[in-house]
Amino acid sequence: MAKTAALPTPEVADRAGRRTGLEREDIVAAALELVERDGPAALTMRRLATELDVGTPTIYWHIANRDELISEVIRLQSTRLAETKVTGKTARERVYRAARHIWTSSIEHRALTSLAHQTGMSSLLTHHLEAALVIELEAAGLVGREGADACRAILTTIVGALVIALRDVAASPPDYRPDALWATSDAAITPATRNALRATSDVDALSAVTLRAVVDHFVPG
Amino acid sequence: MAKTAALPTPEVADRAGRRTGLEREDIVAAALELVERDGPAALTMRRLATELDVGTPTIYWHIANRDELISEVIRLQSTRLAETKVTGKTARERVYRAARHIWTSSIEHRALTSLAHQTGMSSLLTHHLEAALVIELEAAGLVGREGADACRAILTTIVGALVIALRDVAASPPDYRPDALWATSDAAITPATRNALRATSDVDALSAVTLRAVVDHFVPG
DNA sequence: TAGAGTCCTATGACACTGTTACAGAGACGA
DNA sequence: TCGTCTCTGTAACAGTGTCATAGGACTCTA
Repeated sequence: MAKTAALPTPEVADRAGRRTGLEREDIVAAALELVERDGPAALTMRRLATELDVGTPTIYWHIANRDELISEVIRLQSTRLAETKVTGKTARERVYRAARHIWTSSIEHRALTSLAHQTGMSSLLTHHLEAALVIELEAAGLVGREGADACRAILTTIVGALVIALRDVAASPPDYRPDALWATSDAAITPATRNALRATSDVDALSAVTLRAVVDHFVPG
Repeated sequence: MAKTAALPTPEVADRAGRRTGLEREDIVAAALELVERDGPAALTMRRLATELDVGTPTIYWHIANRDELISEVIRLQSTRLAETKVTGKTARERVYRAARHIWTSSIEHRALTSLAHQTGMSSLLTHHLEAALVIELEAAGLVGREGADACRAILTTIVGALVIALRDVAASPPDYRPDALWATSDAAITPATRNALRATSDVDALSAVTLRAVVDHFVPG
């Protein structure tokens, strides 16, 4: 907001052609806030402009595309997530906790996660967290291709669980929701299993178990 | 297409107010073909209407929403995928192959998978395949909650790998692509690992390994 | 054979999206 | 004081999903 000081009397300035002192960072920050507050679908150029009390072309002066805006938003969030502090005694435990932290922060900021996900930029969002994970993997003795493969396998597990956890069940028509599908399934499935499949599961706990299994498989104990 | 026979001379009929003999199934089938041919983004009501040589409101006469259309498209594809034949000697192997089949067919029809994914309806697409998986899990002795959890854990792994495999790297700006991110990463990561992370990986093989690990963890040998 | 009713379709519009051409303010250097 | 550069608003373009309305075409009844 350095340029704001250059304005003679900002509050009296005409709307037409005025200098708002708006900068790239401000736009990205506002977009990030908008997404976290009202969800990924709310990130509209016009709505963002209204939020900033500005016309849409003003945004396009600072930022080329909506895609670039989204990139910047996710990148900003990524840096905010960067402060990780991994604890744990054994190397295996530290790997697990580093991975688990990716899950936790992704769930905490689910709107951002969904946005990154929809635009295929999840790797950008989690990059710093991945780096922390890789460091723990190296400490556990997994270097080079081994380390990279382990990192990717762990990420796969987390991303998969995120997709399950963040999908909007209410969005699909009632007849096509998981519980309805399993109820009408004609296959030879035991009623007990069928009921278990119909019930909503504790994705968080299940994700933890699966993650533990994958970590144990790749990281030597 | 039964109604087409009722038309006196279909080829001479006026465009205005004519009966095209169009039915719900035809629309869904055309939409499915459109998606598989030109990708998920091509599924536009106007474009679909043009494809069918019809006005947009005609589609809305047969189908309520675009969402409903997508539901039906995915459901149709789901039934087409239903013919599964699981092979393998041990129960564990059969579970693995059933799970692997979900992966294979999802990759083969990646446009449909992406569509289901973007709209949060992946569970609808893979439901029949999941049922086959559950049957194998029960045969392996996993019934009730155990079977459901194992099914979900396996799905998690597959979906995660799919997200990694289907994301469009070209869509994100060059500076934010994974290889660029790992190149500029300032963390204390061994060059060997860094290079391995920069290189494009064999997602298919890695997915197979991870899946094997998860299956082995949940299914008793 | 004529009229009524139902089914289906086209025309045209509405509100919304991302994006941009254009014009014009404000600040700054000469 | 005169440009010039930086920024901003007005207004528009093409595209999207969706719907109100009107009117053909076919079917059923009298």
